[in-house]
Amino acid sequence: MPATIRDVARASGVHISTVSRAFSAPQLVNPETRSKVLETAEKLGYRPNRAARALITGRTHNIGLIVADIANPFFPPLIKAAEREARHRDYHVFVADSNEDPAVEEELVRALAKQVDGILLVSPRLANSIIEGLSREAALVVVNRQVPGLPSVVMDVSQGARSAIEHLAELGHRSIGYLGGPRGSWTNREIRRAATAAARTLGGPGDPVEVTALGPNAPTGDGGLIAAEQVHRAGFTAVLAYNDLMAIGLIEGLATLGVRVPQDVSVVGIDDIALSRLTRPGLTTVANPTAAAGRAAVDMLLQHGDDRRTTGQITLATELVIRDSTGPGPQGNADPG
Amino acid sequence: MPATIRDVARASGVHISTVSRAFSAPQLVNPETRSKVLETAEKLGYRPNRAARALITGRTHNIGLIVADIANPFFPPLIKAAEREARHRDYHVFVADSNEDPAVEEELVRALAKQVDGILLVSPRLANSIIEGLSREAALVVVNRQVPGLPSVVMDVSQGARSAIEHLAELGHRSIGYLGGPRGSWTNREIRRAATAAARTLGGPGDPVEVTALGPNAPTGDGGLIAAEQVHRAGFTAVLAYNDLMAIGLIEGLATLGVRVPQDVSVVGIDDIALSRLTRPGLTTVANPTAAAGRAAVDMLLQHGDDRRTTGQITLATELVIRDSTGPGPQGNADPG
DNA sequence: CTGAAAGCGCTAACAT
DNA sequence: ATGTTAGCGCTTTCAG
Repeated sequence: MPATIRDVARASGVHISTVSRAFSAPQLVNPETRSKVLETAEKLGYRPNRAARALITGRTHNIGLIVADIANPFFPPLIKAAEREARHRDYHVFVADSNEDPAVEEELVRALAKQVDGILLVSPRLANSIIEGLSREAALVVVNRQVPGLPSVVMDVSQGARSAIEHLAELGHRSIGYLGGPRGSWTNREIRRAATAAARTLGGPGDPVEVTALGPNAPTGDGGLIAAEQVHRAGFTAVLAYNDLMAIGLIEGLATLGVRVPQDVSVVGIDDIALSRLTRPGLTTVANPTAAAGRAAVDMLLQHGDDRRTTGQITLATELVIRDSTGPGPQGNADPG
Repeated sequence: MPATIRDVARASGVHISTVSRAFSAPQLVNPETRSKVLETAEKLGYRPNRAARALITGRTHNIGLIVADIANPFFPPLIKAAEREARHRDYHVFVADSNEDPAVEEELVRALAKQVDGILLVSPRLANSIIEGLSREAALVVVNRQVPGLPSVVMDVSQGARSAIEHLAELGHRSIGYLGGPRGSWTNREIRRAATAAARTLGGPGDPVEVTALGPNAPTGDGGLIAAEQVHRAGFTAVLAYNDLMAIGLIEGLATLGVRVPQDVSVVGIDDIALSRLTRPGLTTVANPTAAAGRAAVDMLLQHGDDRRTTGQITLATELVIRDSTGPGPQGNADPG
């Protein structure tokens, strides 16, 4: 049986409200009384019960973090950074995994809403209208997506996709595939759009750069592996993948088909997960500042306190990291068979 | 302002205790009354406030999960499985990252203790005596370690290490290095001990198998990378690493030194993280059932309710997965068992 | 600066 | 089967 505020009050000879103040409003209590109280509290191993405190203050000092798939290496650095940032502000984090299922995602928000001061929705698969509805049940910050009227943190995938296509075009590639991710992904749409748009501004007259989209695919190594044959048949000389996992799976699949990377086909990923510098060939990829995004999201959530309709949008820069999976394209050949 | 039990009571014309029972003791209430209550509750979007409930029942329906490093790919599958299992039992999970720091770990247990019904301590770096002390503040289940008197879930790393050494010995390796993990790791000690013991039972008379331990090292890709030169100088023909990450880092480091795997040196990892079948060469490794461990740990924690001194110990089998990072040793024995 | 009293939302005896 | 009452541990007026 843990010590309660009453035990501390009795042991230090003051009223419970004084003990309460010693913890939550130090300036309202005599320094001597305060230190005496804190000392007894320490001795008894007393810690204020947050549930009781929450009941009256309305603030739980907890936040929720909902991700599509904890096991996808994109998320852990973000989770880690968010948890760390939250803890430094004396918040605890509920982590929940929707398993890529929008319905589960929605239910998780509802289930967590009462227990937290706000929820971070990372890479949500939900429709905008539903997210807007949910934002009335809990303060929401959306990561990796933009929803009108809601605070969000995104990484600049458009710019990243553009850099990737520019890099490939400079290497001489003219027929580029975009290996798309899951249906309903905001990021997927942004990448496709930006990559296609970038292609139009590149290449000379009579020497167009073409980007062709494939998908949807599962955003996993297997998703890339399975797509290898399709990529091979399509005859692209370079491929941009929705994420690193798919890119690595693709490279693996291509190897099985006797296609070498980067000699025969160049491959670019997105994310720069830890793994990407450990594979061979090292993966050329668009680095996403996931840890910074996690911190920024917690920041936004906690900064604005109770005011749920902040519309702040943060965009974090991405950066192309060139490793060994990209190389020169076919010279003087705009459209290889 | 979310609906409270009082709103539901008023709207459905019953007393609040009836509403309470409709949710937490359905058999005590008239089915018709119950369905009417649930209907109004649904309409008002009412959800019982868990903090208020916890205050009186003493059960929060939350559990804590403390890991050394969320970003280490060993943990996410375990976290994911534990969270899923917990949610199916209507529990939410606080995830916290100790950053490999025992002091942080201890503080996390203390901070979480009041808010949860129990805590899963995964790969704890804390001394036994401290863990035992903490077990008085919260129900604890220890994963990846055994602590006298506490329930625990471990994967059979001893058997795994033995299989690995046997595999290498059969391939003809006689001088094997063990690339150790972090200081204070229970798993590290177990592996070292089992590998050394296995070596003694192998090899013929006048043909001993030797296992030499190196370390401690950081349990990361960099840890393995940095150790490559030391491994090379020591002249081992095969190496068992504390985990896959280190094994992959080691392979990378050896490649830099012009040492080929498996032609010049064989490497075996432990864990079978997702990454290990995506690298080249594919990593031979001891597969750890991390997801099963996560589920089992939640199971143990919730099964025993309030009785904190269960001493159940679960050991989950491991399995050697042979891929391409191991090959014949200097004796040229190409075809094992 | 400290104490007294009320009450957050809910459950658990105890009545009826 | 339902209502009444007390109170979980804490914060927050309001007095003094």
